[in-house]
Amino acid sequence: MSIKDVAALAGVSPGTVSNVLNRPEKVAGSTRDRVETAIRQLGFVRHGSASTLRAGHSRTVGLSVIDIGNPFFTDVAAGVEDLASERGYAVILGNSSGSRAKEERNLLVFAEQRVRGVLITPSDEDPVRLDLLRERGIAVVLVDHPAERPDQCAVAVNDVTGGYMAVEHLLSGGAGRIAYVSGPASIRQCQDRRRGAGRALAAAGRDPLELRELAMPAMTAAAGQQAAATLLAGDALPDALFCANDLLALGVLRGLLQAGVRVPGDVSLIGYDDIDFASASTVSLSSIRQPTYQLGRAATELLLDECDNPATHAHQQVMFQPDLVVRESTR
Amino acid sequence: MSIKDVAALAGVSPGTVSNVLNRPEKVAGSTRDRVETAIRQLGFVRHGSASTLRAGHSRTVGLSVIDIGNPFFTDVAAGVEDLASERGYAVILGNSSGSRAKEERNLLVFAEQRVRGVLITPSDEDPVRLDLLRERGIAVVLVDHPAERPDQCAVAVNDVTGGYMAVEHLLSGGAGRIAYVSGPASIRQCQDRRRGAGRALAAAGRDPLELRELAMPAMTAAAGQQAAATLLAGDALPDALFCANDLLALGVLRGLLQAGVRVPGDVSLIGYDDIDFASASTVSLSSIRQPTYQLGRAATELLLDECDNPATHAHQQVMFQPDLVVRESTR
DNA sequence: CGCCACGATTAAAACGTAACAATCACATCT
DNA sequence: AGATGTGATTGTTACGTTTTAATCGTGGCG
Repeated sequence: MSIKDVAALAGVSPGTVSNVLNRPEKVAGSTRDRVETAIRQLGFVRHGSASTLRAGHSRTVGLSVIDIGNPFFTDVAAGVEDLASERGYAVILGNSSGSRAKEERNLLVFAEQRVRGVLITPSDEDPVRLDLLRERGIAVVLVDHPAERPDQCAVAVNDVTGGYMAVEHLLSGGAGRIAYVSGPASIRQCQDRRRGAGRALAAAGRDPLELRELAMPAMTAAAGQQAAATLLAGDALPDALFCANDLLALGVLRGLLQAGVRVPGDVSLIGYDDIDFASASTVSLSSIRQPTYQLGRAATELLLDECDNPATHAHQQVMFQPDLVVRESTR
Repeated sequence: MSIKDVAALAGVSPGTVSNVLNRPEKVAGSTRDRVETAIRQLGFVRHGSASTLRAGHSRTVGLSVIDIGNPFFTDVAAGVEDLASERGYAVILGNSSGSRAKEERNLLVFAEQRVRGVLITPSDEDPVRLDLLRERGIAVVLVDHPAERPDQCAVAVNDVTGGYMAVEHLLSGGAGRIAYVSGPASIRQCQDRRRGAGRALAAAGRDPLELRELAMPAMTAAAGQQAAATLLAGDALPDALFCANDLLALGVLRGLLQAGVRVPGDVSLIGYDDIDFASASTVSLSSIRQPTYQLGRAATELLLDECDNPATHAHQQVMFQPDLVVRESTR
């Protein structure tokens, strides 16, 4: 079941079989046919590990995301998976669940597997671990995160703009007090979206500091419901809520509706990501749309270019722009 | 950066380093410490491919799902990923998108990577490819699919019961004409749920054949919306709709509401899977709940047992039971 | 005091492939 | 006819680890 058996059956040397597998153009048509039928006859499949060991690099990439349960990331993953598999790469998936320890475990696995490259949406801002990968010759592309230095690739969506759009929209609806329901402070997206929100307030002649922030430990629907409970327990509800993602927003929405609060009558609500389910919710959700699938594809494109053409590869920082999607949940 | 460098620094032989890595109890405490500090000092990480090549097996498992965009499968994947990573296994993800060709490509990748085992929700009933894997010594566990033969592991939820529950519930609401909005006929789950639906009709003294079926090419919200359009174009709407999963149901719901049809006033609607978003939709969705995360965990448990204790391993078929969850979308 | 047993360590061989230099067959040109 | 070039194929070596059998040193026992 090895390349040697194929070689024996086809009456050639192992080297020729290897050539058929890796550089078919280098081998004469007739012998190529002979080898290929031998391969089929024996049901031979290349031993990826042996190949990796010898060649010094594998045909796999690692993908580390923050929450595989979030449709935003599954859309990204779909983009990654599609392009990678078109190019003959396998994807090893790692879900960090927002935990730094899990993220590090995943990166270790990637390093052990000698993946060709890593796509990562980092769960915090510490660049050290990634540099460690790069030192090992593993290409790294940041996904949904701007580059930290010019000598690296990154693909992101402008979160400051997105936050600005969201709050500008709330203000245009006449919102007075606005609160920002956010995720862990360590997540850059949350900070950037807040920054944009603050700028929108400033642009409207108001004090950015009046934006009240409620930082939840996770960005899930359950956390959103929790946030709603906290808001309801406070003195007065804000006029409008900007949630750092749609999962939070959907949870908040549920919590508010269950308490008899009307959306958008009593409170306007806007989410972020425009996941598929945002338009299907009880009160359809206004949101900030991101080109999610494209994000994954673009990141993979950069990564594979860096892997396959290291000589000509030029590091790039791609920045997509978000869109405002207005639905029922905002006035 | 190899085991040899570690050995040199620690003043031992490469074999000892290997023992520290794989059978720490076999090596004396003092030398173990010495080796471990050397490892840390050099930032050494084991070359997984070399290890796999020599040992004959890897520490990875393959997971092949039908639609990574479906929260049902991401929940399953979360269960798989959690347990696998607890046990030190990496997960290679393959998304077949319902396409047999893609599924086969993924299985080929798994075979090349010499994964230790494969978890698969097959997209059709052909067992041949899986036997091919088993012949290669790769353990296979069927996920959300009953075993085809007694000598294999499988984890499933009783879909016939689930279909029965759904239609029984619709009938108890006084439904007259019922239609079944399904996915590709090749997907077993769709067939089983239909079978259960038929039995429920029979149990109510009605003809199972009166269940009209609308088979969509995909099980997505978009396909569901398509289905709604088809239904609306027909002569008369059924009294009740049973959708083969929640994504279809959410799409149908949207399509019906947009056309001014009231749910459940004009049409009752029930989905399947009870994904998180089912309870958050415009009209909250009645559904059939499955222990999704548990499904993934249980399957992985069986797979790793088969991998790690091949001698004592006994093949098992686990069958979970579904639950009816009644919400607003049904009378 | 010599022998044995035992735990700890080592030397060496193998896993299956890729890549390079070397060889070969053959045809073209001088 | 001999030299030269070209394209196809092969032999060999190395990748980094695991594993087995062999070796080493130490202490207990007769």
